[in-house]
Amino acid sequence: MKPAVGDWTDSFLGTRSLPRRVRDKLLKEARVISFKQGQQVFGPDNIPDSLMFLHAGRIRVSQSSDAGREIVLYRVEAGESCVLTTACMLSEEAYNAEGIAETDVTAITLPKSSFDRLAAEEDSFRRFVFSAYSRRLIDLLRVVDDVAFGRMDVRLAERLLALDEGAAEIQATHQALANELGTAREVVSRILNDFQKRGLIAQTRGRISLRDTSQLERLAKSA
Amino acid sequence: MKPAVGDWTDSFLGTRSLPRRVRDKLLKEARVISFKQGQQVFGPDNIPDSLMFLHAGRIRVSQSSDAGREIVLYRVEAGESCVLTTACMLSEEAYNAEGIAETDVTAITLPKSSFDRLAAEEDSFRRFVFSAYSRRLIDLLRVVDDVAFGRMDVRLAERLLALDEGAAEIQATHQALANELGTAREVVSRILNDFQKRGLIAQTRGRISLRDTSQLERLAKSA
DNA sequence: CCTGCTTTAGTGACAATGTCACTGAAGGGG
DNA sequence: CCCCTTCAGTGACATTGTCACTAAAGCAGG
Repeated sequence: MKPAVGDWTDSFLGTRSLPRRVRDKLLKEARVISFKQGQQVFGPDNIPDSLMFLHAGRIRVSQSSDAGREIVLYRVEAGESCVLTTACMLSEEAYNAEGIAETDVTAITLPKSSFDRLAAEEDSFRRFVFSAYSRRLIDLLRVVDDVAFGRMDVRLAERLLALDEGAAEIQATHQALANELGTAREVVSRILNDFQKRGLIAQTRGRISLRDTSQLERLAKSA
Repeated sequence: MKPAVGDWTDSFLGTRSLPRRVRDKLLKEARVISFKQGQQVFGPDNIPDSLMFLHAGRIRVSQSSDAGREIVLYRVEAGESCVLTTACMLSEEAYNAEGIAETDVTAITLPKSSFDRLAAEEDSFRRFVFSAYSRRLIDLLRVVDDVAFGRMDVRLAERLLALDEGAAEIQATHQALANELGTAREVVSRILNDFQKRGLIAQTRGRISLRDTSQLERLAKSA
């Protein structure tokens, strides 16, 4: 599958400002790759050997435990680079995070050799990559903080507000929310029922509508 | 304070293989800096504007909550680079991690300009920096995994074995161990008392001796 | 040596979260 | 309409976190 993406070098901070000549070369060297919603983009058994840039769509990066619990680490949006795979590639250490296409996804993969050359020769590209790494480090610091010190009701309220994309209604099972936060379904059920009793939300099977966002925000901010 | 450190470019994978000419230049541009044991190397209010390489000693990087709890994220050893400060520098986002000199520390700081030039011109240096970032990313993945999915007794056993440096006796208060793991002192006390009853350790004020390391290892590995 | 102070550790009650083994309800497909 | 799968609810219990204490250990000064 080879969708037309036009001049993708325009979509990335790290490539946009490169000279035309370099960009043309990149367009030749890079491969365009797509994933259907729900497909695994990378995982413990599926480590890409090249750097990936997300052209369109969204990838959810999560980590799972042996016991089957799961926690979402961060999301990669269009225009960002997915550094975790590179990290693993470079450090040759095992990890058990995986990336799932949360929507249909189009990505650009750059062979390691092109990546190396670009990182050496182009300041703006190098800055882009470093800042991608930095962003993820900071994201993970936030996750650690939440998990180690945060209350579950507060984290759930936060997440509900984040997942609500203007629609004020969220399509997600309790299990899915538990997987966002790294907890158990029963815990999410308990807390959501409490939210419902307090009039903050309304629920039907697989669907949650936010009834009192200002209250939820107040709760979320009491982190 | 300016301790003699000799040719420190020999101590780092990223600089060791550079040509003599480049190394001599580095020795001129870099500044040597020291910290006494217990001093803060960096923190939310104290963000260095240069890259730091640890020449001697050890830095403990931890994150703390508003409620006063604390968790150790990782340790930086001699020969490694401390990327978190750079991360923050680059992404300009706030974070609340801090680095404490766990022993007396000697470090090399490289001005941003030298860092940029080196990253551009020298493959081995660039690889060194990337791999330092990767290592920390992986470290943090591990922390997330432990905190989100691990049992406290298992984590404590692990940490006891890690902190024991051959001596089979550890100098640490229950509070200090709680700060390692991001939990409360009472929890550590409970678990250590249980360990003691089971004959795995012996304790006196501020001191823990490991009595049955093989049992502890078995417990630690049941993660 | 005793006395008082500070640091460290112990305790019980309770709250929050995680686990287990269930039950029951909702919705979809034949 | 019935069956089957998925989703949610429940109660009992274990683990972990919080709180308000008490008690012991070691140090410092007289």
